[in-house]
Amino acid sequence: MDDTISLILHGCKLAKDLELNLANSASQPETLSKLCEEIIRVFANARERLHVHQLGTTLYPHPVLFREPQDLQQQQNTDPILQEWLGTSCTSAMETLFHQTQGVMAERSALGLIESKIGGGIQMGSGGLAIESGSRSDVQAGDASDSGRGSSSSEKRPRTRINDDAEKRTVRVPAQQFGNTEIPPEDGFSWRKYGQKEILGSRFPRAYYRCTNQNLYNCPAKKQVQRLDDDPCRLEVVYRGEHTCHMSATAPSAPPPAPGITQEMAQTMIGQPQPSAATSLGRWVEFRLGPGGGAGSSSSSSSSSSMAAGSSGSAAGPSTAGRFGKEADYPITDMADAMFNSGSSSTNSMELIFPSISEEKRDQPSDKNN
DNA sequence: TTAATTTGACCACG
DNA sequence: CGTGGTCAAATTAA
Repeated sequence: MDDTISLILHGCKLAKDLELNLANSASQPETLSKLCEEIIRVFANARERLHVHQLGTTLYPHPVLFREPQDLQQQQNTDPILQEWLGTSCTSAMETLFHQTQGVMAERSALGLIESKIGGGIQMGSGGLAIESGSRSDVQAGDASDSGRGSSSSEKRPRTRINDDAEKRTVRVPAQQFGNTEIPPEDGFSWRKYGQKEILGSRFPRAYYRCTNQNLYNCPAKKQVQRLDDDPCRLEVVYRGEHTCHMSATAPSAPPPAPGITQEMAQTMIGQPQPSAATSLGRWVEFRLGPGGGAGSSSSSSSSSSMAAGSSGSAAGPSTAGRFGKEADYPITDMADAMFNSGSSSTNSMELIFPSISEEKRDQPSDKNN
């Protein structure tokens, strides 16, 4: 039995090594594959042995054998670091990676679309999974502290800022074709919008979201959503930080949906795979002009489709319906113009889509947010 | 009443 | 100093 324990510990060490070197090996799928295989082999071997032991136990119950769990614990206690990792890091990292991968895979399979920006990122499958991982060092740690809260107005708000070393994953997803096209596709997590900013050189504003459970569970996960300049029908979503909230048994956050549900959801939202810009716009216009299709019905449908998609949280998927519902009142022809002339420099599409913003920019050219 | 969003201001970083 | 990220009061929605 001792050698079985050793085997398990060996597997754990291998997994830990893999985690530590994940950033380096991320661009080497072959290496990753080999490492994973070895880990699987080790654990499979251990399971075989345990299975044999189990059979022996049931057939020949023996006090010594019943003590084995304790022995296991004792053995694990000899390596507290490893045990800590088993309780936190390993499961956290693995689960997060799994969920993210699963989510994107589901999206990808449903949409048949997502492109990779490839920057030393994790690539899976021949088609190129759309996870771009900055994977430079670690998840930003200080960010969750959000230290600004509670400070008096006279004090300077100490702020932490995401450093560039923070893990960063970029995915490009089709914008919703009906309702609020600014809403990023549901990804199984619950997000809360905390800012929006005009980005220099981009025609579309960038929205900032953080995990709804940030305050409760110090979940550091964040994401930025921005419509692509060269393809207004798609959104670029940048994920930063890892979700820790769903690790808690009592966490109210939505656990990542089952793959099937995600696919259904994605199909519900997107309708059909890989639409052209014209198709997308057509559907959007059709919805907007449809029977009884006022701004109100737009927003409600948009949010209900998001909710029906299996998101359990109240804010799963940013419900920007109110604000963008109003903005959607702008002439559809203008929106169409913006979409179709996405490449033209003669027309300022931002102005057409967000006239108020553009006006503000004209009035205060320095920085409307500064 | 509570929670989410909006948005101007603040702040860190290059 | 410009830019991007975040804060937090005000506003809106549920």
